[in-house]
Amino acid sequence: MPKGTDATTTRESATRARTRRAILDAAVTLLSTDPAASLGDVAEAAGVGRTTVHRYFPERSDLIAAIGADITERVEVATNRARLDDGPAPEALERLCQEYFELGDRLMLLYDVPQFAEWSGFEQETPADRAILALLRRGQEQGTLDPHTDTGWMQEVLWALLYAAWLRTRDHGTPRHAALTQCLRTLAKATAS
Amino acid sequence: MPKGTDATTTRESATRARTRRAILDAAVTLLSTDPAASLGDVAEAAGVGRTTVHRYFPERSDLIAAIGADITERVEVATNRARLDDGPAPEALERLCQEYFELGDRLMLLYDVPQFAEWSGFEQETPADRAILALLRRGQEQGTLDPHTDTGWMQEVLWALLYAAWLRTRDHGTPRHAALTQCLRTLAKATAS
DNA sequence: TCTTTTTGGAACAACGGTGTTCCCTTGTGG
DNA sequence: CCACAAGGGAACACCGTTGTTCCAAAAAGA
Repeated sequence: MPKGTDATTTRESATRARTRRAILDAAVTLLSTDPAASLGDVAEAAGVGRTTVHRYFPERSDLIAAIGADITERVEVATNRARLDDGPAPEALERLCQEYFELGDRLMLLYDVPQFAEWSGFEQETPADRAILALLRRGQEQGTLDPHTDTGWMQEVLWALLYAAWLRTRDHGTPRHAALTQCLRTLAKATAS
Repeated sequence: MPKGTDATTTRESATRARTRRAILDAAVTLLSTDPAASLGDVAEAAGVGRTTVHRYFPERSDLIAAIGADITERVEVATNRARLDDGPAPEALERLCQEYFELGDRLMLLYDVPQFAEWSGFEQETPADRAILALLRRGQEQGTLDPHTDTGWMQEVLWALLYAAWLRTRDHGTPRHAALTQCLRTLAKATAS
């Protein structure tokens, strides 16, 4: 995919774009509960023939990579929307957490299956990572975030709490808003100065 | 394994016991990084023939179940060692965290691969779970733990932070003691009243 | 409507993992 | 030292997944 993210680039027909999305979304949902699901399962979940899946993603690794790329992009978008440079650091962190929480299943994949991260260059520091670390440092300098906690660790905690919150909505039927509220509260306490 | 955990029950020769352990340990280490590793890989990692693996664990599911049972038992032992009923709740929680941290790779398996939990009855409330919840409630009643945080969520946070700490030692080369210290500090802040 | 995309399904070969059997070698313990 | 327990390795059939090809049906779009 060498083309930019320009909206009107004549890449593929609207029909094809929709099928691609269907497959991608179904794959995310399915693989987030069973990372070893077969392509046949993915096809069925997407309401599509197995042949069609292969038409869009010749090999399994292509599908994996596409999912990785998709998630990476969504993470970037979510990060931008949180406007990390604005206002007090704790509030920016809360906005970020809310945005990430919206990513749902996708988060779990990134955390669960290292493959997705590896196959899409997510392993190294992404712009999002850098932005978060910058935010955390800013908070420490301004005295609103705990200066005695390593920023890298703080970031890890952010992801871990998000993951835990999602686990609860998935396996315990906890309502999304309740899980998110708990998550935000705990994160705030853990990072407070 | 119908026999009890009595130490001197003549179950199998010392040799067989050692081989079983070798396979079990190798499997834990290997599967914690790649849950889809083949039995051949496990055998190789254990320094043992593939045939031998089948001799001890006829089917793959038998190996999985054995790992699950092994971990469950270790969790129970660790929980008992932490003596959750003694002293202030926050300190008991810290002891528990330290004990669990010692379980290493095994923790990640329990978290990563739901199968291990399912195939060994870990899904439902274990004695360890009940003991932890009791501890958390005790802390809340005595005013040493945050009464506004759901105990179930606190427990989830405990596991999530442990997992995050182990991730850092595994992938970032953070020394174990450093990771544990960060983990304890964050957990204390997150659960403090 | 008619043409062009797009899809579904069948059939196929290849591959890797699994579970089993058999036999020979190693070594543990009496 | 010897018998018996234990492990290694080769060979085998079986199965599910993968990736491919081909053709007919369905759906878009002009």
